[in-house]
Amino acid sequence: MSDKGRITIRDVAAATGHAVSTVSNALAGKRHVNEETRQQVKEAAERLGYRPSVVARSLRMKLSSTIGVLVPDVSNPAIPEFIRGIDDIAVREGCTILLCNTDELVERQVSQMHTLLDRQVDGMILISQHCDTPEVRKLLDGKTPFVLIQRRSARFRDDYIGSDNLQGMRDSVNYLYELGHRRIALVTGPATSSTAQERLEAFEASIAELDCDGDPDLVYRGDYTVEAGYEAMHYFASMQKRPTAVIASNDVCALGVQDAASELGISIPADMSLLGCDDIDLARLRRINLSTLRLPKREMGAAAAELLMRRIHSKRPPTPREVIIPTKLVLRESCAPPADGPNAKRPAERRPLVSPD
Amino acid sequence: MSDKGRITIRDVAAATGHAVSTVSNALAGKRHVNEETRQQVKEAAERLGYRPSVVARSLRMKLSSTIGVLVPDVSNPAIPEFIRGIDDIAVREGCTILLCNTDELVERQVSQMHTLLDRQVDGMILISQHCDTPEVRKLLDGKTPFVLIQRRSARFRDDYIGSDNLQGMRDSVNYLYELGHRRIALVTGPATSSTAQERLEAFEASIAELDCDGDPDLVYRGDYTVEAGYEAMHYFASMQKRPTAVIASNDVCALGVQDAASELGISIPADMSLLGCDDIDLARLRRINLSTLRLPKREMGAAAAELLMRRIHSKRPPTPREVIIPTKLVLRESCAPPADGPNAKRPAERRPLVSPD
DNA sequence: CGTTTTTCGAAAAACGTTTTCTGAGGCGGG
DNA sequence: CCCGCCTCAGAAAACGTTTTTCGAAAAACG
Repeated sequence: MSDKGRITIRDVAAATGHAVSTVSNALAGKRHVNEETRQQVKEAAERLGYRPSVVARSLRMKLSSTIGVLVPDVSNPAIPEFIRGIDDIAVREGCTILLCNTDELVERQVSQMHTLLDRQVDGMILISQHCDTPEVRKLLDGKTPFVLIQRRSARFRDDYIGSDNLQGMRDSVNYLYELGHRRIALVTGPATSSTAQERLEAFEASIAELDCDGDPDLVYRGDYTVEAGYEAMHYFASMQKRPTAVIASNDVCALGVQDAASELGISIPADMSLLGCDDIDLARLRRINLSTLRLPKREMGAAAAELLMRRIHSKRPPTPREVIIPTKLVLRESCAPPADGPNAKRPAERRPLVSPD
Repeated sequence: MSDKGRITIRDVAAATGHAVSTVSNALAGKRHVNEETRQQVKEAAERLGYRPSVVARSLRMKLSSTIGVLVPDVSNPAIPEFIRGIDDIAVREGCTILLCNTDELVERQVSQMHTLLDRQVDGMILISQHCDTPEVRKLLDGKTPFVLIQRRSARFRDDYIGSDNLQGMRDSVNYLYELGHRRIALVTGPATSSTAQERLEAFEASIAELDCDGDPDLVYRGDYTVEAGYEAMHYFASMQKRPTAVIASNDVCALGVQDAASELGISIPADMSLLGCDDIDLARLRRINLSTLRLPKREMGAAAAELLMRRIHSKRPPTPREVIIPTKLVLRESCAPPADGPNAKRPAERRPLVSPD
């Protein structure tokens, strides 16, 4: 037995009088080993409380049962659910996740990716705006598989799990249009986010298709923060001709819009409608009550992890796969017909919480 | 050079014509090595893009530069900030964090702790209710240092970072008392949480000291969820003699209280005051506007990580250290004098957002 | 000048696994 | 009866580091 701390495979080998290779095989079950000795070994391992060293195994097998997860900031409300989804699959597969915050800083991201690679992660999942930076690409080129979530590269084709931003934004605009809105504003996310960009384009396209006011001043460039939403609302409120509805590119900044509206005495939805995007957990609270486009974040995280696992286990580098997850409008009470619109008489009618597929 | 993938220390040894041990020493700077050869080695390493294998190093040094973080659920709003604080220190120290969700299930926690130990983490930080379970204790007994956050063991003395629940609850009760409230209710957290328990005891003590209504029915046993708050409020509303103020043991359940209040047409703070605990990020939103007891979560995470690092680097097992972080009342607009109380005439006056120390 | 110390590098051991190589024995087929 | 094949298990190599040991040359010392 070992008095030097860890109980190793040699200890159980010694205990059973077998060779270490036999013990290894008996426990892993790779090579055939006599049933009797296998039992002996298992029993001894159990009795001694033997636990194989994952790091020794990693060194030998070049597989660490670890996946790296790179996010902008775990304290951002939209992020943790993705992580949770990833973790669900990871534990199922016997993996553990190594978490890194980048704060959307390229240098930090590069350095974090290095430490992940140095640790020989089996794969990586990235939520990041910087997928095109040459420095980042250089690290991605290697043989470590990776999957992108929500932010896609413009120049490269990668494994990617994203939301159907086109359809989602179209649904949003149409919904507001049918309520009677003709002057609809948008608060965008940062230009470096592919999802934000897609949402912007879809917005402009949808507006153009309908007889809506295409005033470019109705687009406010934000950055997904509460503060951006807050400032956007102040901006909209100051306009000569205010929008009657605002779409926020994510819920967090919709909260900022709400905040400013309260401060300005603008009632939502009586004076102005508001539609978010993501469906963060708190959107459902009565005090928030935000109609929004639901993104199944946990499922997306899980999907990313599933895909990554496939990549890790399959030998041949396959063609990149892009999974686009549909979104659903979740109608709460932040939207209503505009005061001067065609449907003005009716208040926002109560609808089922989740729109039918 | 290596055509088999990784560039190893042998490659740079070969490139410079030196021995691997020399390269190792030159790079790590542990042992003295001639300045000229050191430069040669560094230059070659740089040129070849050599990156040392962390797992090989871990195996040899029995230090993985990795710390395990065990939390109930990363999607719980209070959790990510702790993690972020931990990560702040971790990256500074060249460590990476291995994240595990336990869902507060003992079996999951035990299994996760095993995988952390198997991976030879240098230390662990735990936010968990199950610190007294024998199975858990057995794993903690080993030589891997650990630090507890927010949930402490009743039977053991461990390194612990917690909040000053006694003072915090006393401040809360006193504040409501001074507003004129005499019938104050409490929604507790789960009995298995030491912090929840401390808050409960402090509540009862504070109430007893003042001439408040000590009605035991004013304590509702919750479990830190929105739903618990929701049900608690329904319960309070149904009482013959309603409380005029409610203290929620954490913000998440305060949100549930708010929710139910809106639904029941009970106005906060006009009809009832509400005081939360934690100060989650969203509490500051105008729509929520929750007065609450601020817990510096990021700082607490950082403090835990700092302490853990000290434990990791110091040889001698020192006496356990308990750090109790003071809390601050953050006054927003969910509290006001009771309608029939001594101060009834005044509305909730606007105070500075953060109370003076 | 002889001896001891110091400086510098190389060689080799160790960390704990998995895997490859080797060999012993049993058994069936020609 | 010999050959080859199969089953089983032991010995040893390998994974990529750090650290210990060792040795040679240079420097210091009396």
